[in-house]
Amino acid sequence: MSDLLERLRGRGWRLTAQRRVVAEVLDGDHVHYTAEEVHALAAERLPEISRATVYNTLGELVTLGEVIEVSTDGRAKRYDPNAHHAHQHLVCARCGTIRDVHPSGDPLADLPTRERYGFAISAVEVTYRGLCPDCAA
Amino acid sequence: MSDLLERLRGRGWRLTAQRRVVAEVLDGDHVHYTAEEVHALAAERLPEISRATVYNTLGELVTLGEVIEVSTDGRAKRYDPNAHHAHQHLVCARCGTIRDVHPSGDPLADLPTRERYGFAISAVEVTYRGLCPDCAA
DNA sequence: GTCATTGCAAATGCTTTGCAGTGCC
DNA sequence: GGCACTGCAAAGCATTTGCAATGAC
Repeated sequence: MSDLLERLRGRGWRLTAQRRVVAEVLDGDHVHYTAEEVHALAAERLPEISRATVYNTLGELVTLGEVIEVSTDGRAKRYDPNAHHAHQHLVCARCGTIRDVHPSGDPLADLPTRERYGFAISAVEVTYRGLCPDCAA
Repeated sequence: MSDLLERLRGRGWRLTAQRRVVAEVLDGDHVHYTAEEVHALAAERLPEISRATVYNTLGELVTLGEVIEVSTDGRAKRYDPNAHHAHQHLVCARCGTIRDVHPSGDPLADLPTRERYGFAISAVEVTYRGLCPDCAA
């Protein structure tokens, strides 16, 4: 919780009310909010916070590696605070909800060297798409 | 090639010059163009084609399952004409190039039922991110 | 006190939409 | 000839940017 704020302060972050509120919103539940949703939740605590600041702060958190940016559809990006544990995503095709899952295998193992075309691979993302229980009904 | 046009005609598609040109652009190389790029290439052959029509046509091709929509970053979506063969993507983090790869295993096998949280999974996308040989240099 | 950070509002990039005209079937 | 399809221009989101005011250090 304040682990996150500690780490950020340690990296020379100037700690403002806006940044703290954004960090707190992300640090709460492990949901995957859009920038708009983060702004709305942040504004509940700090009504004057601007969208631009939310975008700036989210961008910094991504750069610092504290948060992962997920673009599962062509719509708004979502921000995943669970950056420190390898995991993959289950995405609902209807409502866009994202859920973290922890599969067993290493997806990189399925890609033989000759299929890598000289790329230096640094990350693998796996997205399972389907309908969540609510939308399937 | 005209396989695609055949199939579309068979599904009751009204075949216009615009649609044919868009289909031809996608049917050529197995690159992954943005809507803007498709429009530019289509306009080389049919100068008056409008962006709206390109978007409409791409949307229809996606709905019909002939083309896959890929959003690898938060920027423009790309359209992948290689919809009939299961494959995955190698994405360059620097230049955005996408390359098709063909996995050995079934990624769905790695996700045990208890990790599916009641989702009815219909597709799995795997994206390998890294630097392509050109950008690594 | 300095300078990073904020807020506003306007700008941008991508995509969709409304509607009159066009042309495929 | 009917009605699906097109083009244009305008609207719609999500996001970024410029710049003056603010406030953390």
